[in-house]
Amino acid sequence: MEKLPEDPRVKRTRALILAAFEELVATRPLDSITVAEIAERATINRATFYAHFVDKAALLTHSVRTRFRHTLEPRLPCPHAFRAEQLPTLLECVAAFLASFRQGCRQAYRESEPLVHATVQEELARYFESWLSRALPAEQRHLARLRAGVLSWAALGAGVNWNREEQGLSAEHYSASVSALLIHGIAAPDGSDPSVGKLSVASLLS
Amino acid sequence: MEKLPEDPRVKRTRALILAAFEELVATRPLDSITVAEIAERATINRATFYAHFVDKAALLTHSVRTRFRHTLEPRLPCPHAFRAEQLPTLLECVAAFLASFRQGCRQAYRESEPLVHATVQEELARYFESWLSRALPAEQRHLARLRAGVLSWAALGAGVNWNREEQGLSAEHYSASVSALLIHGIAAPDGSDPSVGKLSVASLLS
DNA sequence: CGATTCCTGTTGGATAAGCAACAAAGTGGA
DNA sequence: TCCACTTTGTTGCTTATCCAACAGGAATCG
Repeated sequence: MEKLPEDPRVKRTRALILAAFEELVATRPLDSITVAEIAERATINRATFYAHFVDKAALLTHSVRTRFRHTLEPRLPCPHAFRAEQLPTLLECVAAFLASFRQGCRQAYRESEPLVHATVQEELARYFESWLSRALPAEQRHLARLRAGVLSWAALGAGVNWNREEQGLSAEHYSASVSALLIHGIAAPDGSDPSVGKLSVASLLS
Repeated sequence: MEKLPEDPRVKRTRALILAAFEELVATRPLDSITVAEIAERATINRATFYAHFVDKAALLTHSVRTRFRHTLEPRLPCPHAFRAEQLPTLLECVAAFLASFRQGCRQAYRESEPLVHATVQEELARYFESWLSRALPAEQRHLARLRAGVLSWAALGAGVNWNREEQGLSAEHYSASVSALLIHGIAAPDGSDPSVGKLSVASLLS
């Protein structure tokens, strides 16, 4: 899905752009930052910027994706080795990441919220799909896609909500109850409406 | 004497090489460091190194010159504005620089001592000549060269000696007495041999 | 409304950096 | 001594970056 750069010049240039962007975005609202500024701070030419990113939004997306991966990496295995018991950990990562992003760029958050959410959701979908299609035959990949899509939106939404609730719920309670809901469905014993029946998501998990 | 780089790629590459070199030289003996190592740490190609420096010694020279200039800069004006009263300050800078260099690269110091001294002396000569030829007509520049040569060697030698004496003399006493010697010559009242007469260096200073 | 200014993307030609391969000169061990 | 190995510089060709210039869009001001 994304080709990693082999040429050292490319690696260096991207790293410089990314670092410059994250320094700037930490202190200033996003759309007061110009491409020329990013290029200048990165000590690269403005034209070179466009050789790597189609625009500022693409750079933001790349930044978010990179940081989110770095958030998951130390606490979770690669998706093929993921297990359902680790769902609470993943949910806490999502919530923590969203919170830290909000901290990092106060003023930038409002305007870029949708883009950030979309990026996190895509990243979660990739992760879930890679996990769920581990043992599936090729002709059933669409099932994994569907389930990964649902799970990714649910996980993202839960994280967003938890951040909006001003942490009325502890992170442990939050992650435990959301993952219980995802795993056992709304028909589980502690679900609020048992009349729904056996429509549990548990069958998703191999 | 040295053309400063206008192309940002050149500036960046030189800065990377310089930083990599100084990191390495701070922890390891100089001749155990290969050009390939420097290039690798600087994330540049080995061939690119040779496009900027003829060899490792040239890099060491450049490093010393840069650091020495950075030592003088905050404490002394540009050479045209230099005044004889600032000679003690300059002497202290020399001594301090030699001391810090000795600190920075313990094992590297022995082998590279002559090269370091030569570089500092050349830098001092440049500074003194620029100062002394401030108001001289063009046909008398050779006088400034001669005097700058003498003064630069004297200042360097004093700094080296002070470092070897294990600081038996305080920096203030050292710089004051050496600059008094340079300004008033060995025939001055507190000189050890008044019989030399009026061969003072005071006439050097406009 | 037009004029001005700033930012965005894009392009063509110049130049620095990357790379692989080479010869030559050490270096150390069998 | 010979041999294998490393490091040093060098070279021709490829590729990424630089730069100046441009057209278009958006905001500001008279």
